[in-house]
Amino acid sequence: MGMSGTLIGSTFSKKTEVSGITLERTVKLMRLTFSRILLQYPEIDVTIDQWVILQLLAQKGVLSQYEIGELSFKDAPTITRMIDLMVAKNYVTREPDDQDKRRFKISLTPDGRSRYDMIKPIVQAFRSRAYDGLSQNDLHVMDKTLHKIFDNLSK
Amino acid sequence: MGMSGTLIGSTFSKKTEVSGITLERTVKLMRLTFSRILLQYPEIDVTIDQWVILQLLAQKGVLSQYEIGELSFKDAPTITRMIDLMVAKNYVTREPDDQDKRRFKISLTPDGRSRYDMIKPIVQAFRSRAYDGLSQNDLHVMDKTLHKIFDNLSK
DNA sequence: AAAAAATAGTTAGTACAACAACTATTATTG
DNA sequence: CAATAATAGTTGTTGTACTAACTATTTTTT
Repeated sequence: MGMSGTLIGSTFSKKTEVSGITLERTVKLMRLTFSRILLQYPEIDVTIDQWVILQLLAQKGVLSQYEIGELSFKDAPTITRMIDLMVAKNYVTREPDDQDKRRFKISLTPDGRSRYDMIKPIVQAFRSRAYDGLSQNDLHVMDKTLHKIFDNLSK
Repeated sequence: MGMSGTLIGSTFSKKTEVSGITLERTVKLMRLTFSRILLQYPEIDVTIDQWVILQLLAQKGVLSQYEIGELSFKDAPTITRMIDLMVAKNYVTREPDDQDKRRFKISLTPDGRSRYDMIKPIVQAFRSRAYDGLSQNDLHVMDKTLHKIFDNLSK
């Protein structure tokens, strides 16, 4: 089976034929490929989305669930359930925030950090593979274009 | 809450800072925006992923579940369950294929086609909004870059 | 300071996504 | 042509995602 689809782009306008399908299927293949790589290390036992959260906590330190959601572009219910899982697996801790009783303070456990350290080089290898043969300029134009689409839809 | 994340790109290499996060979050915002637009028409009652399948059937005619999976880049279990749903809603029919008894022939019902017709202009409007202000060249470079990433990961 | 509004997080429900393991056919090959 | 392999689809389990509706706390407004 393949990757995503025709959903945002298809055969109506020239523009769409050029980019819509390709965009979705590429992101989908990137996710699929990386999560299959992670599956090759069952001792790590972290999904691609859990990896995002480990990475944020490793880089930014203690965060609230709200902040994790903002930074990872995921919504509150998703974060609640992901943190539940990650607490159960002892990758992170969830502690009350005394300054604001609505919030929790989420932080990495030593186990969570060691998984982060294990994954880091795997990500680097994946990235070189994915971006192999691309020029900085190509990536720059793509980035600019994606930002424009993002802005267009943010209003 | 936002869109996706740091999962494929982050703060390691220059390349990643440029494109990884942006790629995922843009696709995520495109999906989110379009599915919210669809939600504004509760009488249509089609999800973004169901739309992909309606579109394939409208354009290609009768397809097997396997073919739908290939064309939409979704795997077999996902297609099974989506077709179950769409049969229940009477958007498509699932008939045995006499030539190959492993297969089913999936086709649009009149109701499915009328939903397709309703959604088509909505998609066009969405697309103009998303791609507003972008040149053909920008879209072409992005497309080329995405294809290269796709190829890199396909091997 | 009381009423109203915003914020942080949870729960429930539905949909999609991936792997694994399975059945039933059809195609291959030995 | 019988054994084997490949194909098409299903079911189970786990994880992610979005809406909606909700509780519990701040914060803002009056």
